[in-house]
Amino acid sequence: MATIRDVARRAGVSPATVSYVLNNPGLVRPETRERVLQAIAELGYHPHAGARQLKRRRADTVGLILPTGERRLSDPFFLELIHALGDACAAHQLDLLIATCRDPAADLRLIDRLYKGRRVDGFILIDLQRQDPRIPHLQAAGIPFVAFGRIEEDGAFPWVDVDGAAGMREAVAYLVRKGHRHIAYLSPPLALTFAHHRFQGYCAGLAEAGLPFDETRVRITRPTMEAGYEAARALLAENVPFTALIAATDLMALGAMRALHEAGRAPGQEIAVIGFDDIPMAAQAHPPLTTLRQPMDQIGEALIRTWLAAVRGEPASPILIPPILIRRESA
Amino acid sequence: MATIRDVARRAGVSPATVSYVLNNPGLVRPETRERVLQAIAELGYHPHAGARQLKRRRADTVGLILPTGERRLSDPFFLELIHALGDACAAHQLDLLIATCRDPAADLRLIDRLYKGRRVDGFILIDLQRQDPRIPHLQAAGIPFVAFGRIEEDGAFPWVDVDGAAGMREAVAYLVRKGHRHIAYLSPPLALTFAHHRFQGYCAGLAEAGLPFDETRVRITRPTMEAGYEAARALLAENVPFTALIAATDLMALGAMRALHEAGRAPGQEIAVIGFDDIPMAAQAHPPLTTLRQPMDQIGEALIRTWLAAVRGEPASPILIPPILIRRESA
DNA sequence: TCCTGGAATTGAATCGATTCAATTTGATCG
DNA sequence: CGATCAAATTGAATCGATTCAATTCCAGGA
Repeated sequence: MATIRDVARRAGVSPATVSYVLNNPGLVRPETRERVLQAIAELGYHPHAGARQLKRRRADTVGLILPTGERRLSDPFFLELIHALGDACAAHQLDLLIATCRDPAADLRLIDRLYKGRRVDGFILIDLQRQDPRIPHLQAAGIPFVAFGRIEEDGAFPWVDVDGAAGMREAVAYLVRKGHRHIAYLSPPLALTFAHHRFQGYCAGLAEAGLPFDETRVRITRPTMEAGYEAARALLAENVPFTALIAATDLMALGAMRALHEAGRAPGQEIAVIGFDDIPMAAQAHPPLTTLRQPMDQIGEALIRTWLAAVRGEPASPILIPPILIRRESA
Repeated sequence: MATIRDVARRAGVSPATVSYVLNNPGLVRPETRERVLQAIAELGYHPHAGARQLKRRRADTVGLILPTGERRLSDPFFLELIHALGDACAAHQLDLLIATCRDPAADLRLIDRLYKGRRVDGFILIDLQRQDPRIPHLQAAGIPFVAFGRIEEDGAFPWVDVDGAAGMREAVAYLVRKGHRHIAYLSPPLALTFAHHRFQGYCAGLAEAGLPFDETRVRITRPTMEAGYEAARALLAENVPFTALIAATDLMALGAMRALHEAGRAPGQEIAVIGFDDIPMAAQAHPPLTTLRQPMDQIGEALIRTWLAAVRGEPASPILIPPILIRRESA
């Protein structure tokens, strides 16, 4: 494998010059630069990442920790997130390191190993809990990170989030405009921050429309299709009156739509349904699901930008991204 | 950040000894080792990955390339695969680097950059085409890799695959045992190797049961829920007779089930449906989907083992993993 | 022609580990 | 008690880049 010395020899310059061509092109005379670039191309030279990392004291690598035991994330949304993060990393010449962790307790050790070993320069946190032990740990250790999501009190740390509350307010307003007065709501446990915020938005939306909050119309359960199905069935079985239903995730909405179908209450016609996320399957549902899209590319880009700022020690203000209401046939 | 010299100083030994404690513990006297381990713990020392990589000439990192433009993989199956790969990597003290690539043509350049820069020691290839340009490129460049899947002619390269043909033969046999004679089949384009093999299995299954192959019962389309839905609808609309349906992916099966529902041909009762993959949603479908499970943990482990062999230059024989028929209510 | 000063280039030290070869330690035995 | 030899430890070179400080180059002016 060619090294910088090989390139230098071939171009008739010193290794230092080659390095400058790569990292500080302004310092090098154009003709020299040409010669060096040519040698690089001819030899198919790529700088050795380890050597670089050693000298520059950074890895240009983003760490992403994926819980994988009980807490495993199986919502297809996360696949989209990984795609978006990968693209954003590529756009900034960064690499993306994925580490999985079966055991929540091992999280912190994994973080330390990756960071102290300088395998990554910092982390992106996903699946935030309202009380998340990782945050104080990272802060105490001075490890750069960005959270995708918030925690209970908006701590003084960099985060990027989609404005679930605004999205849900918009969803409620949209349904109200269409004449709905009884809007059911399905949510994952509120210890998940995103669920909490979305639920707040639902409540705020009702209040803004002057509609009463009725807890019998709200169901808290797991964020899966199955749970959405069961919850909607329960609502129907209990004869809770509702003409519209909002689910905090598309997966739950998909489950609920199925329950409605089964009960002969055609979603989109008799009962309006709105989801959240806009996973690929949402557009393919029957009827196609009206939902609040999380603009993935924008999220990925915001996360990486903020991550870069955090790694450089620059102060980064939190970013709240508005979701986009995608109107399809379900509502 | 503590270095090996700090540890050495604190334990009253030389850096070399510390290194041996970490990499070759047998060489060090137990008492000395104890002292060194203590110093490591006290300082919270973790070896610098870049330095290690430089000296050892390997990165202990697996590269996974995720296509992300047109070819983007949105089947939730891939999220499971990433989880499984992450776990298998962790079990072998490897890191997993994910690189995304919008442009198929840029694939090869990305591969070169990551490998020649020694960012990764080798690759895991997914989403194999029957003619895959990456294979000859990697072989010619002498870059270690394992493919998850096969190509047209079983080339002499290491791969791991789930035995789609065997799975489909089993599915057909199972249906035949239940009395079905007219079995429809939905498949993605056969240029995808897995689709090709599964289709072969379907044909073989029919042959083994002495049933005629009828191409009007076979539909080739995109591997999405929507496409599965459309294909099943078309079968029904054209009055193609069938009492059972096999789809090459769960997503397609899910779509097909919806079409059956809509047509009032209750899946699982009137028409048997079998999928392939066992994505999390399969168990939550209505009725729960009978499917051929790809044993993810086993796949992840096999891929990493084979990858390690490839990286070490050992000959690794291909591994064909049998899928597991999961009997649920849809068939 | 010689000098000057800024631009271009280079030599050498350095990052933090690993590992070979050399040295030290210490147990065993005559 | 000293010699011997294996076991344990260490010093120093090395991996491949970056970057500071020093040197060389060269155009323009006296």
